Amino acid sequence: MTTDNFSPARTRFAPSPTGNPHVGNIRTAIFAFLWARRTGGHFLLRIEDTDRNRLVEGSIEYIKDSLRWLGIDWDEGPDIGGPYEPYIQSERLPLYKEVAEQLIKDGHAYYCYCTPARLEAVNKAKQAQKLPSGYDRRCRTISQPEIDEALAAGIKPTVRFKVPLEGKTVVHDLIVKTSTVENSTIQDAVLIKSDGFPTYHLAHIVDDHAMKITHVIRTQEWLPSAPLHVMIYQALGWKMPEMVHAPVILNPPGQKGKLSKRDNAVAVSQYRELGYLPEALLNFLVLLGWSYDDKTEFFTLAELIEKFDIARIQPTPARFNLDKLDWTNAHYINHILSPEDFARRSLPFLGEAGLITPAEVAEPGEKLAFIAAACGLVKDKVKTLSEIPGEIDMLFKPAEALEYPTNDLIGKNTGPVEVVKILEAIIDHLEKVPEAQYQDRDALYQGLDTLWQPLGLVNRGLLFWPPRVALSGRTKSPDLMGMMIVLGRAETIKRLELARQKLLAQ
RNA sequence: GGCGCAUUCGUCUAGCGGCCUAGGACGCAUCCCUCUCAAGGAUGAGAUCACGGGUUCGAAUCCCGUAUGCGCUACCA
Repeated sequence: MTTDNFSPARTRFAPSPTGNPHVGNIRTAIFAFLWARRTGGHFLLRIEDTDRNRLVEGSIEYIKDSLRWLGIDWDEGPDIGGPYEPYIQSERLPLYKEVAEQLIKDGHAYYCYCTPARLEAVNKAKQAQKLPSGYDRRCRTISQPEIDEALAAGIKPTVRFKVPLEGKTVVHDLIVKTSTVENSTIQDAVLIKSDGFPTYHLAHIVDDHAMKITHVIRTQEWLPSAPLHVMIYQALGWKMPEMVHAPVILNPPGQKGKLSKRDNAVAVSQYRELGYLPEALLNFLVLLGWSYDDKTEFFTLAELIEKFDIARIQPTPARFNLDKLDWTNAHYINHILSPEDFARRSLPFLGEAGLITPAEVAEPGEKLAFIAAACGLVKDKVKTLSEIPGEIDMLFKPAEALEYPTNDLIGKNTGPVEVVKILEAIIDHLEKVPEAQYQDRDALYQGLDTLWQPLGLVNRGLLFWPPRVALSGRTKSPDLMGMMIVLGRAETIKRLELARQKLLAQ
């Protein structure tokens, strides 16, 4: 519980449905969500589907899945409704039209009959003269005969905002310091496109006002158009919400520009598939551009809700650092996740690798104990869930499937003859060990540990090396005793015997 | 090109005029632990606080300029 008396904020995440959400956008959504929760307010999801050309089927589900996976829920939205529904812009067209007409009536907007071809020509001419590009505002003074002609030619007009030609506009922002812009540098932006759909500039203002949004939290990409938005609010006589322009996320060190999918995973779903935990991704993302103090690195969602503060968001863009994400994820896996939780979350990855069946992924049943034991062997070493199968696949495969160079069995030992003796001693020992001792990792270790000195080895490492390779087929493997227990005594002895045969056959 | 924003170790950051000979974290190096690999523990290298001017008794902290980075410059968001 927080004792601060912030007034309840209404924030929103308003993505356009153009595919799988990008971690940059999602981080902004996280900020908005946390601020709403911190202040005891509301967080809404609104779909901004005004660009009919960029719609991607299924996007709304992708967006909701990404948010839900991260543990972010919303109080109002397209699926659950709310007091200001609908929450999909394409279903709110009359509202935008009404506001646009009001602006025209009040002299703050006008119809524009210019064709795309003409706009392009104007821009090219301006650029050739090294002037700032942009619309020449021709239709502000277009004559009636010209209008009639355009209409007769079948031109569907757009509606443009009539930017004041003089003066300055000031944008106040909670992250970036106040910025001031000469009105003359701002374009007469299109408010309603010729297809009748509004642009972002109009639609988000109409909706934020209608939905009583108190904090417009978005990325700094919007900062240059914020003065335009301020002017539209002024023309409408509406109260401005607080502006919060969060920094963008940059590519990893060495790569220029903002985080791009050219060389990096950018979708939340990709990180899920790569084996990152939602709580780790969230923790990492929130710390990219925000900090609580000079030392806290790990936060639960509840702690974030308690401690998040917009005022502590950095104004500077941060680079996406995969090493730090890996470290964060590893910490969650190694130290925060319970063994049961770890095993449960590993199921899809084991299934993907073909180590268990799809049916077992859904319901492992009796096999769960084995899976949990196997996964438990690598819980403290794995950085991502997707690494698990590659670390423990030998425990799922039959002994005969292990393939490894015979020489690996020897390691630092003096030669095959000596290693055969080691394997025989271990087999002999394991055959006699009482079951209770076999099942007890420490007892099993202590028993085996008595073997190396009688064999004349200079250290215990020489004793443990051959069985490691024999059981795993690798020189790097999970804990030896752990593997023995998971495999069971019979399978263990079988693998040791196979290794012995391999050496003898050499 | 124009407009805007930003600028503390390679990276993420603490710092809001004296506590800073700048603290923490990732990464890196060395050592310890040790049945391999990890994890863990310890230590270390690494930032003249982008640069140049001011303001002030005093500046990483305030102001100005330059440089650099980032963003925008669509009937996309």
